[in-house]
Amino acid sequence: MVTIYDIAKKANVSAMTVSRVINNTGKISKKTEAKVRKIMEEMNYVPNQMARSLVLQQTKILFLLITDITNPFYTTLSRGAEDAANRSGYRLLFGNSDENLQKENDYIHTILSTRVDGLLVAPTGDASLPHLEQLRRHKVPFVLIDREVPGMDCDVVLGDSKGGARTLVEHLIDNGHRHIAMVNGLSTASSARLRLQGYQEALLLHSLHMPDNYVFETSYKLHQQVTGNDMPVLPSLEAWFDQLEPRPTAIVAGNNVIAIEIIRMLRKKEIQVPEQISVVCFDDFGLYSEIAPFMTVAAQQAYQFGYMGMQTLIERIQNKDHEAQPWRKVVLPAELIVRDSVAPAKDEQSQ
Amino acid sequence: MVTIYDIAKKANVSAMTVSRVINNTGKISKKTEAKVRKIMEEMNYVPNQMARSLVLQQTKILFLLITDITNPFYTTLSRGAEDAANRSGYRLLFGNSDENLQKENDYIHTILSTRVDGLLVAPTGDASLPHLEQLRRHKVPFVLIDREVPGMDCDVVLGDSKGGARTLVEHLIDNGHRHIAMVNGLSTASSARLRLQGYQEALLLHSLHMPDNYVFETSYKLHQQVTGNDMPVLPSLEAWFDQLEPRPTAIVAGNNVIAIEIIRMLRKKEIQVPEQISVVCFDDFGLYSEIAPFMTVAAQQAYQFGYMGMQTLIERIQNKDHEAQPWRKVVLPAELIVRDSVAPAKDEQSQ
DNA sequence: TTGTATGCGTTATCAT
DNA sequence: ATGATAACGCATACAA
Repeated sequence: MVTIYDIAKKANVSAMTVSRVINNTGKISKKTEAKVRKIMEEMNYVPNQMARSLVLQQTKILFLLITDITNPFYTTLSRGAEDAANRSGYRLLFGNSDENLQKENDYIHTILSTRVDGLLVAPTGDASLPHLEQLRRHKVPFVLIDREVPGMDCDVVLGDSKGGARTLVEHLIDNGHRHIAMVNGLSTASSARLRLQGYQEALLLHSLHMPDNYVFETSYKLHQQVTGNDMPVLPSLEAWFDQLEPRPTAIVAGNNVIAIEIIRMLRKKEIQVPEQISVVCFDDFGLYSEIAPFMTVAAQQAYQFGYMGMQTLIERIQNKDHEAQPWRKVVLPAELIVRDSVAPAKDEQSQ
Repeated sequence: MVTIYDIAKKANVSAMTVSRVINNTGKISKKTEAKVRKIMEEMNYVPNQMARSLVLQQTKILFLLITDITNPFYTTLSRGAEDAANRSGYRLLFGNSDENLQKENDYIHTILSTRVDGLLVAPTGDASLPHLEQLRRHKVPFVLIDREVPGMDCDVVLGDSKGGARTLVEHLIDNGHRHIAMVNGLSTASSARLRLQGYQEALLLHSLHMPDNYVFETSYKLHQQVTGNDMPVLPSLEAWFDQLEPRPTAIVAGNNVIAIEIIRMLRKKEIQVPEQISVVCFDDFGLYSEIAPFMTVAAQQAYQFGYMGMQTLIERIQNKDHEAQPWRKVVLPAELIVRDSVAPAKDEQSQ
């Protein structure tokens, strides 16, 4: 490995002079600068970030930890975060926790030991609290996106989960549906709790009462990796659906991936969407809504989640005393996009 | 920051003893070990990876550089790479070059200066050669995925682009199409060149001759970020299409994203797919093919790309003298999945 | 079983 | 404008 000393020796200067050239710090004569630069070129010198961080105590590297890299909501969010980071002269590295607390733990450990300057993180759920506390103890600035964690005061960028869910349910009610079930994410995630509240509020507002078992909880993430063209249907989802009485005329999905699970289950049972059952969900489908303008959704501004979250993080970092400012909470609206997965309820069903 | 010395002092031992506890190296008494561990817990000690790497000259961190994080082919590939890396005790960090040579350059620089142990990289194209040469000079082991780069001998995991393209075109020919155009990725990517070859071979084999302007090149990546629900149609694509004579009855897309651009353009012009024009493409759509089983594709084994690539990389790293072994080239097959974006050509068109 | 001295590659401080 | 020295946090070689 070619070091700053190799350059120095070849240029007949001290290592300090080379360092000054690299960092544009201090005064140096045009002549030596040119000479040093030339030799750095020749020897393909690249500064060792490890050594540099060790003394500088900063890396100019930020980290984004998402929960599902195969979900277009998070990949679009990533692009927003990337743009914001680059615009401020930071590099951004990504990690994927896969909705898995253990993986999240591993990443937190890597992040802690790598001493990145800051972290944008979508926590897997409330159980992430210890991880966040660890970050806080180690004074790693972080911003939460998409999900809050009770017990942790910090900056956070959220979607309007409650409002979005209400909008979805009201859209179904407007279409005459009176038996509306919900398949939600695990209630260990704040977004799932709020979406459930939104669902319940909308029903209450219209004086509708659903059977107790009309709400089902599952993972926000596909239960199995997509490897080919066929994939088993989530068994528990099907079992839940089979025992519903009466059968719902519409289902609200907690996110886009859950919607896919539902559609697959219904297709397996040869139930038509939307003719026999309407389906709506949170989050849009990125590119895919373009070629398959099918699902009616409450679209969240994924790119903005990343961009705003990253900006908040950077501002927090660049403020000298990190934790002095009051914590910020940004809530981004969800927008109803009506497509073709909802049909008017039939009369005998809407009573 | 709490260091190994802080632990040592509190435990009344030397820093070396603490280091030995951390790394399970050398002999230490149960009692001191227990004491040291307890204090590390109490003080929330996390080893400084920077300092450690500086002396160990390795990080146990690998890197995956992809070209489009919003493309499900690459995100599924990422999941495969992640699993393979974790299985071997490595952490994996991601970067997204966005099909942008400058961004790729920035990432290579970060990677070089961060001294990761190895790199799995999908190069943006032939112009990536200098970046790879730089990696080689700095003895950073790397494996190419998805695209080769002429002039660089190295391990590489590719898809059967030529065969896949031939299969797609033959499927169209089997359906009676005689006027088949192609919208391909930039020919600066090896995959695009091979897909073009496959297209041409299939035509030749069936003694079909297309007008010269029947092949159009564009980016593999969406030309504009998806931020909302409407997005302008790629102007040059539309201009190209408008001047085709005769108008093709089928179009082959170089990848899934290009297929989306084509569908959008045709929809804008109110041309029905597949009734008026059939469309097929490379790469599947991940989750989305599940809810919109529409596009006929040559599906590549995205997960396997990542998994095999990562395994190849790790084996290369763990072999003492990296570059002694002969380079490996893995070619993964593409599978035709017939769906609904192809219709038989009408008689007057198929002549 | 445990400790001391040294070096990894860089920058800050202080000197010249 | 340039250089010498110490320090960042850790692990290796060698000693005790």
